[in-house]
Order: sequence, then structure tokens, then C-alpha cells
Amino acid sequence: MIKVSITDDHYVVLKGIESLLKDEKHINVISIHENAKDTLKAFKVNEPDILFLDINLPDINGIELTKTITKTFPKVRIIALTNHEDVSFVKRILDNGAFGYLLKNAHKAELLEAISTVTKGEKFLQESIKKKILNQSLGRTENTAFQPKLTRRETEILKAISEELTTQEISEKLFISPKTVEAHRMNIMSKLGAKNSVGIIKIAIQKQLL
Amino acid sequence: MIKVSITDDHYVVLKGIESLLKDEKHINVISIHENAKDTLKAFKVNEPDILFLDINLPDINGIELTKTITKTFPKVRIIALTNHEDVSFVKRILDNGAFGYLLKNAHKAELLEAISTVTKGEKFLQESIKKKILNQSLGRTENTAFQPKLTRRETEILKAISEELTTQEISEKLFISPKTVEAHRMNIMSKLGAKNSVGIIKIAIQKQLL
DNA sequence: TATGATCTAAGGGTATTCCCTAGTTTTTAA
DNA sequence: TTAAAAACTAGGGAATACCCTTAGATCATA
Repeated sequence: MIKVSITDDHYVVLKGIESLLKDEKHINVISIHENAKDTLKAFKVNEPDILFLDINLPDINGIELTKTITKTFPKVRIIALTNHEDVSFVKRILDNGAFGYLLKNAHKAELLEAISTVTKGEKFLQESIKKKILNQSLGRTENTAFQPKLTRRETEILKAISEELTTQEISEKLFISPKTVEAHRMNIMSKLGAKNSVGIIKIAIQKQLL
Repeated sequence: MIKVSITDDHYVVLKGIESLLKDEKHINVISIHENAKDTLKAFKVNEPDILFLDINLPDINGIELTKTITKTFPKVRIIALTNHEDVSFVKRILDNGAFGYLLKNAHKAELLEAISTVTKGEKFLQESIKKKILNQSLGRTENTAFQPKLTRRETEILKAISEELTTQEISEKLFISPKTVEAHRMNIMSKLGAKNSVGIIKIAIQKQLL
């Protein structure tokens, strides 16, 4: 008997997964939660084998919660549940301890497959995601979405730019020379492949760097 | 007996709503669809009284589909289903023929209330949305998200800016003086309440103006 | 203790954005 | 059918961003 929990702030998604799984005799949905706090609280009483976890929760960032659960309840295997098809995002989730990655358009068969694969201790990825990863490492079509690594300072300046601050204002805020701010901005542009600050913001929002 | 259809590209959401409604004796879920095309096709054979419609579909923009359905199948009452809490967005949907607006975190009671309200021919809004509208028209807290109306030319220039084009490039593309482009950009900034082009893009993405 | 990565920041341009003002055309409504 | 409003056009001038190069200081780590 596999014990399954689900955490998602969308009630209909909770009920959807629950209803898809309840016909399965070897699966027992032991709890459903709408936020991170309730999830952690419930786990102290009854810990599942598998958690379907929505990455976009209201209270905590999903990646952080994945880390926390992996540390506190190492036996729980997490299957991330999102709409993000961005490959770099998938990698980040898996790197942080998740065992599987499912899109919300997944059908019943995929749900069950994910559960059985993860139960065996193997990682599970939905077909469409696998294809994307392949396309990316081979063809590099366009979604060449490798995760650009910004440094601490660059991240600070990125945030400041997104707050519509000028170079002058940023320099005053961070106690550095305007020239330094410009240097960082240039590096950010080149790392993100942007032509100007507008491009920086566009890409930063796309890749959730903010 | 109220005939209900559901359209959502997330299978678990479809099953979730279906499972929540199937215990209700006066409600009959006659069909579920994962995209706009299938929905319209199915309606030709069997038309529901109420359609729960996800606004973010892969094939057609949800607002457009709302318009289409309202024209082609005027008896069908649409309840929009999204995560957008933006008030201006709600208004746009309702203006285009929707009868109700539900967030995906809605619980069973709200689903049922939405159905009964809309069946009576009244408009339905989820409580949390109502509150937001109130807060907005009174306090104007921060989410002062009224839909800024951009002109045709402004929209063209907004798109060009988001493509990281410079003023010069935009002027050549649209066969107008660079100075005119700048004037439009200034108007866009003032309409959106942005301090610079970065702000324009940020807000445009937020408000889905692109 | 090097070696690389990061943070710092200068000079010296050019290009672009931002701001104010204002004429012309088009659309809307009395 | 005219005013009035809105949209489109665009100029001058100041401020800011962008783009090179170069380079010292700091910090982690192998």
C-alpha cells in the first residue's frame, strides 16, 4: 500500500488527483493540503511515501519546501507538480531533492506511472519534458533555456533595475560607484543575452530570476 | 437538471471539478475538454447550460473563445476559471460575455454557488474577488490595477520596445520620426505609471498587454 | 600559494532615453 | 456639422544608458 499526500493551493487540483487515485487499490491518499504549513504539520503525524507538490504555493517557494521536506522527512519522495516546461527549472527542482516532475496536464496513466517509478526509487519525468530536454541538448531550437548564473552582486543590481532605479540611484543604494553599477549591468546583459535593460527584465521575469 | 461542461488544459483540474460535481443530483457533467477546438465541436452535438472555462488555453486566448461561444451558443453561460486575481482582467472577461469568475482555489461550495447563481441568470463573483474590487474602488491600496487603455500606435510601440528595439529601429520599422516614437513611449510610461522602459515592460507583462 | 571568479571602478566616447512643448490629423459626441 | 477630445506627429535639450578598454582588490579553493 502506497501512502500518497497532495499539496496544491488549487482545491480542484487536489480533488482531481485524489479522484484519479482513489480507484487504485494499492494507493491510499492519506492527506491533502492547500499550503506548506499544513503539509509539514500533517507529516509529523502521518508521513506519506509520496508527495505530489505544487511548486507555486502561496506561503513558501516550492523549491525551498522541497529542500525542507527532503531534510526533515527524507523518506518522503516528492513529485513536483507545475506548469513550468522550462528545462532549467526542472533541473533545479530535481537538484533540490525531488524525485519526479509532472505537468498539470498529466493524465491518469502518467500519474500512476510516476508513482510506480518513484516508488522503485527511480526518477520520473513526463514524456513531454524528456523530449524538451533532448531537443535542447541536441538541436538547441530556441528555448535554449540554460539557467544563467548571476553572482550575488549581479542579482542585487538586477533587482534594483527591475525597481526602475537609475544607475545613479542604484550606486547610492549599494554604496558603489555608478561605473561599477554599469559594469555589472553590462555583465548581466551579456550573461542573459539581452540587448538592453528591457531585455534583462524580460528574461529575468521569464526565467524567474526575480 | 443542469448540464455542465468543463474546458481546461489541465487534466487534473477537469477531473477535480468533475468529481466535485458528480455527487450533486441536479448537476450533470456532460463533457470535458482540454482545448477550445474540442469544446466548440462538442457543443454542436450537445450544448451545456454552463461551461467552466479556463482562460489560459493552449490553442485560443480565453477571452476570444468567450466571445465566440457567446455569439455562437448564446444560451451557454460561461464561468471563467483562472488564477488571475487582477480586477481589470475580471472586468474584461465579464465584459466579453462571461457570467461568472472563479479562481482555481475555489472550494466545492463556491462551485455550487456559482452554478446556482449563474443558472438564475445572475452574475457570480468569488468572495475574494469581490473584496478586491471593493478595496480597489475605495482604498486603492496598491493593486490599483485598472486596465490602461493603449492606443493602436502605442500598442505597436510597446511591442517593439519589448523586442528590445531602439527608438531608431522602431522609427524605421514604423516609418515615423524617432521623436514620435519617443513621444509615444512617454505616453505609454505615463499611462502605465512607469518610470522608464523597464517599468513599461514589467507592467506590460504583469497586465498581459503583450 | 597560485588561479579563477568576483567586485570594484576609471577614462572616454556614442547612442538612447527622458522631458517639455506644440502643431496636425482623426475620432467622438453634442 | 461643428466643437471638443483624443491620437499622432515631431522638435530642442538635458540626462542617462550603453559600450569599449583596462585594471587593482578581494575571496574562495584546489
